[in-house]
Amino acid sequence: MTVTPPDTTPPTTDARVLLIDGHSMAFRAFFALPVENFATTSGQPTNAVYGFTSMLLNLIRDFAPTHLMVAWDVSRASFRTTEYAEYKGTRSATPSEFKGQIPLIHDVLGALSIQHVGIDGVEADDVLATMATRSAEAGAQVLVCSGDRDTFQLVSDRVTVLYPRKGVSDLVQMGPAEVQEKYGVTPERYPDLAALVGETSDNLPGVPGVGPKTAAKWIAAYGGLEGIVAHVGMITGKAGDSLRENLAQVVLNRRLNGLLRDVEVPFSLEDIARGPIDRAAVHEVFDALQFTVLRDRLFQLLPQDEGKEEVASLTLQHERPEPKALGAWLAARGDSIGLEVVGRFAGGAGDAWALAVADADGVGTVLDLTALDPDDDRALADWLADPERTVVVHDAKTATHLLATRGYRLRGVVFDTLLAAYLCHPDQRTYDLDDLAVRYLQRELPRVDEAAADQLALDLTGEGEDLSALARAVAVRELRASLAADVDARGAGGLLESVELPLQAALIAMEDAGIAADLSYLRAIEAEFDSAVERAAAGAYEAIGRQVNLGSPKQLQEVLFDQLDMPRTRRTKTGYTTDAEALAELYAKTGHPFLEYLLAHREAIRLRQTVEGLLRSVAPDGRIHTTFQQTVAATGRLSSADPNLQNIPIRTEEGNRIREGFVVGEGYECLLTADYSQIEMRIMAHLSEDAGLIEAFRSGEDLHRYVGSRVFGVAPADVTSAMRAKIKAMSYGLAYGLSAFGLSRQLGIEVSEARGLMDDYFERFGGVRDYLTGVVDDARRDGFTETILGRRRYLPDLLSDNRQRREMAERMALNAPIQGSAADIVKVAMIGVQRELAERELGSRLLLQVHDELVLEVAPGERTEVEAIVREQMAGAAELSVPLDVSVGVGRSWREAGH
DNA sequence: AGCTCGACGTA
DNA sequence: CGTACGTCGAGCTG
Repeated sequence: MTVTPPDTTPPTTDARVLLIDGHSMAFRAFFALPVENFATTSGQPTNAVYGFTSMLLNLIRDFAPTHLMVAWDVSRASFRTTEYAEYKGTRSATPSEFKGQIPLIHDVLGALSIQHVGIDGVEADDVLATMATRSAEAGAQVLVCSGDRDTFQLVSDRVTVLYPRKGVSDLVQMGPAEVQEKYGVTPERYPDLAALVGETSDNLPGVPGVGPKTAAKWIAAYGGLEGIVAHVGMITGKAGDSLRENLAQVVLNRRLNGLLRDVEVPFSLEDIARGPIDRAAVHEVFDALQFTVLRDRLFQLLPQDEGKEEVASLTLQHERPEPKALGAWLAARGDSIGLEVVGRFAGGAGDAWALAVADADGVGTVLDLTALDPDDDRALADWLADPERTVVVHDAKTATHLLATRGYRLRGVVFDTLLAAYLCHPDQRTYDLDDLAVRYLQRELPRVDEAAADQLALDLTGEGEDLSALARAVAVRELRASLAADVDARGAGGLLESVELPLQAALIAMEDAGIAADLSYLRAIEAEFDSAVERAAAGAYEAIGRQVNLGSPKQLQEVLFDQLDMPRTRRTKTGYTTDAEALAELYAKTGHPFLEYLLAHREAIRLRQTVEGLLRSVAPDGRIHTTFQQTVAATGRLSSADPNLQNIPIRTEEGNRIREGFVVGEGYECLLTADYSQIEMRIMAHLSEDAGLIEAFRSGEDLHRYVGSRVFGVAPADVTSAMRAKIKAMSYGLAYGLSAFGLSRQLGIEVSEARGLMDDYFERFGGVRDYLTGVVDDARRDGFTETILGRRRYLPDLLSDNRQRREMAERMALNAPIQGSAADIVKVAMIGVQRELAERELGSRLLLQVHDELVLEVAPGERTEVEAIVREQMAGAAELSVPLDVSVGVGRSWREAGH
């Protein structure tokens, strides 16, 4: 134990000291917040950390403490357990999910520069009692935050206890008056009362038949426990007898519940004065915990520039080129320029109003694009379009679109910090420049207001927003080196340069092009689906004799399980499922007409919704411009949003009608679709090197028929359609980590049969089994999986001791190389198609990508050549040990062109 | 207004 | 108790 330093703090009447019992508050937070709602994406539970931090921030906000300290229980053992082995003996073991969060709370406290301590042999409350006493003696106002009522004995004019009534957000302030009011005794006498009444949570039994009222009465009569003990013979009645029988326990209770006020705490009052927080550490810790909201709350609490001195190190020089001098100024900037475009872009249209440019020396400017001198405008256009001058951008796809809205063409993008960050951390959902700056530059983007402008010695009259654009341009430029190093260290340098960056150019062109929509056709089927919705709803209402909201699972559950008393379905978090599968089952069991109408309603409303969404997103040019997101899917796939054109219905006839609304645009000959057949199984064959599976693809026989003939030991011609269906489900399931249970459920067969099927499969295709187990083993060892192009997915959860999370990670490990390699191949194909179309100066163009399918718009007379290009580029996108089979279709609509 | 949840479309 | 996405309405929270 450390020796107590002399307390040199002079009495300070304006000091406000906040003392927190860490364990007690964290434990309350743990139970107040559902653990399933608070976890990082990697599965680390954070409910206790969150609740604790949130409470801490509230306290700091509400009480503005000048001094702050947290005390921890080191172990259950203390002088109290030595004296009384049963002390707190009824407490069950702390859940492991809670224990793991304590070090995380330590990290939070560290980042916030809050002193915290645990002292062997005493409890946290003894530490708090000691500090409270010292602080009060020094003249400070003290707040003690603890869930242990024993702390009430500390209450005085100077000391208030904050006691959680419920959870961690509802704290009640206990001053002398409140203690007196609630217990009928003064704070000093509270432990006497507790000794008599007992404390269940500490496993201290009280006197049977004596509650707080009796105890308070005796304390009043005899002046306290000492007086009661001295006069124990005088107390009459049953309670008196009971007291005499249990007197030893009461005396023991009193010895145990008295808090120590002279523990050798290694902090003086001065030591726990609130210091400046470590901003970088806060970012690091809150990043890791994924506490974005709390981080914002924290920074709002702080003086604007606290801990921000490092901002000054951001070299940034703002210049204002004279009118007509922009061309010369830009020419002097050299290479590796950071760019930031300010504007808005969505659905194929938008506007850009400012452009920030920063060079390698941190010299930069912010241009108002709405008010450029015509000469400067031309100079800027030439400079932006110059492919020789290299630029670095964060999200170059959006920047390019934005600049295009003002007629500028952006070329020479050699690095995109967004794409780089995605390759390094594919599981993150967002890659904000601010976060990257903190992570890679250990620096914050300056919050640019007038004060910051002064600090940066910026000569500015413009908008604050423009200034932050300049800071972002500088940050982007500076980020290039660190991110490039990280990308290379992760073996993704080739992917960035040869795949993601060139692909970005293709995506820009695709988004610009959009796909033509047949407006009148879509409106017609919208009306049709609408009346189908009405019909189904009317039928459903009639069947149950009332109107309900058919779109509300909650109301549906009332109808199905309460009103109609149907058998309960599978449980969900909030009740019983009403999904289509369960409804179909219920229909088979009950034949109730409501279910038929409900299912019809679901389908119709869904179709109507899809069409409505599409109609809403048709741009003035009559086309739908989706956004392909290149940095969202952890496996490397693209995703499509606003609207999502990768989930347009195809399986049902009704759904397929929607595809008729996507048509060839004016001036073009037809749509062409090209898709890979069974690309994932082919990748499986390639990666596993399973001779049987490779042979299956080389034989030219139908894959599932071939595999089925091997598994069931019959001639391919004798594989029944039922056998084929089982094999197909099985083959695809393997790539997702399907279990025998899952397979049995999907096929509606016994688990044993499913297991037998899997065994037979692996018997014949042992290479597949070896590959699948090997992939997980390797990933466990390396911490990541890899695709054929070296795209990684990091899976730390493979080592989790939580079974559910571990098994989830194992399935991800099985799937990521397969889905991700397919994504790699399609991306390479897209780049090849785009390149060939450009080199041959064809008018045809890529429009969409749907994971294993490309949709192109063919210019008149180019059909044959385009088909040849697409086939060649797609089939040749990777050299696998099995051929890559491509099928092509053409037509005036997406449906016709499909197969 | 902003969030989560259930449901469901695609590969 | 099969992966990867995006979108919608309902219903809750602030």
